[in-house]
Amino acid sequence: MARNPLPGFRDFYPAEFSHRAHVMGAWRSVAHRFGFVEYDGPPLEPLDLYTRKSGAEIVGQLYNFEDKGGREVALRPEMTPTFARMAGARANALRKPVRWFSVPQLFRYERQQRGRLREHFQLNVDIVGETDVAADAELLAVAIEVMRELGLSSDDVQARVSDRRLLTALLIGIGVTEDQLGVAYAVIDKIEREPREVSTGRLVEAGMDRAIADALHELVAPRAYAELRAAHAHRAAAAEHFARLDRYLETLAALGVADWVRVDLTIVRGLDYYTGIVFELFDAKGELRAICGGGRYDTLLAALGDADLPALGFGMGDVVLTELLRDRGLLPDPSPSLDYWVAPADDSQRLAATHVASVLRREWSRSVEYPLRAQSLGKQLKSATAAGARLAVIVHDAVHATVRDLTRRAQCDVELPRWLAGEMSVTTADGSELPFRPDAADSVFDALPDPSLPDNG
RNA sequence: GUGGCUGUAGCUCAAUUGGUUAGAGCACCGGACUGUGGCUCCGGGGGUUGCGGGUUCAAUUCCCGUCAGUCACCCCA
Repeated sequence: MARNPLPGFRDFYPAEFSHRAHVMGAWRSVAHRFGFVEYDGPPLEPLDLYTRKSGAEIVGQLYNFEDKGGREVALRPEMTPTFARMAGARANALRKPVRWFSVPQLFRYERQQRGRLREHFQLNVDIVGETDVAADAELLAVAIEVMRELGLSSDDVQARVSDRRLLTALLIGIGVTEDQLGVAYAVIDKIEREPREVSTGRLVEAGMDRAIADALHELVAPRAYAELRAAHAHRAAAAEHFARLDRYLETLAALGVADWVRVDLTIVRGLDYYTGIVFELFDAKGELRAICGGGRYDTLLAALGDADLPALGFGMGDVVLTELLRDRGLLPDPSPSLDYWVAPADDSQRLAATHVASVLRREWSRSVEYPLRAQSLGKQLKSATAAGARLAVIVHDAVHATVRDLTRRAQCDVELPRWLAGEMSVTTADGSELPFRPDAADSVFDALPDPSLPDNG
């Protein structure tokens, strides 16, 4: 039995690596389109970077150890502290708003389950230095655009948004006291997964009247935003927060992602450093863990002592997202692809073929394979097909060769020096001449008069 | 960290209620096919049945432990 990687860690064979590259490609492409620039920091950090704000109990979830210099260190479990340090250190010099993103590999020492390993890659997107709600909309739009880029629709994924300031105002409005807010948040966070009696019990235990607990359930029960607004907008304390949420939703509509978004007051996020609008992305079937979560954390940078700047951001892990893409059949075919297989027609032409391969690689930037030992032509074409080659060059001698399209079984004889120099041309279906160049050979076959040439043409 | 379920080739699965030397398909390598591929046929490599112990004449099968996977809890990314 082969040795396995450590629990919760993954081997990326080429098929899995292509999936990973597919997801990361979408992340980077979308982030760049929104004007974000990429950064990175160390994967290993001093332990106290994480314990300073979160307390010592977090150590149980960290991949931490003492290094050979006696330093207490930890593999990074999240990117935000590193980001805060880096952005804070140069806060005065950076043009605001700062738009940065990163694709770190993060580590956490926890028992693994589906969608949760001890290591994962996460897209982190953050904006620093902007309090306007337009920044919140811009941020969520990035996350949703990634979904769209990967082929998902609003039928597959939904963004659930809330605002902690609004929720707080509404809770106070129904009679929840300041010191009960923490318990109220905790109960609301898991209200969908817990029986109502359990939630009520925890609220009553915290000193809340049963009538207020019922009102809390009523408040966060699923319903249309307009309805929620109509029921509560008359409260003065809530009015400004509703107005902000209105502008948030209007901006998201202008960004073309309104279909993906719905207000849901049960979204509070586990981390307590969030201060404003928060959101999570879920698969619409509700089968998987959250795909993405984030929000506004205006006081965190100041709390970490780096700079007093408003900020917001989200994290999107690769594990759940890839599971979802697999379930929906949206992962790319991992079969290999090769532009050319250069086949010596017989053993005496191996050096000539090797030279052709070299020119195609160097001059024409094609991906090229050729046999590394003497092989019959039949065997080679079999290998070429298995390698995913679209075209084969059968080298007869230093001058003569046949270019064969392996997908159409069509072929053309060429004079190697002229073909490699890009000087040959072929007549297309409409009678015009096309240059028959190595970098365009497959498209040239599209234009040939009869694409279904006989096998031994 | 706590509890339930599951571990047989790279993958998907067999092995008659404990019974010879643990099989098949796919994949991989070779051959039929000594100059034009995807088919077919033949052959080959690849397993300490996760690992360790116990019961038994005999264990892939039953029991215990352990490791790993998975689900729930916990926690959240």
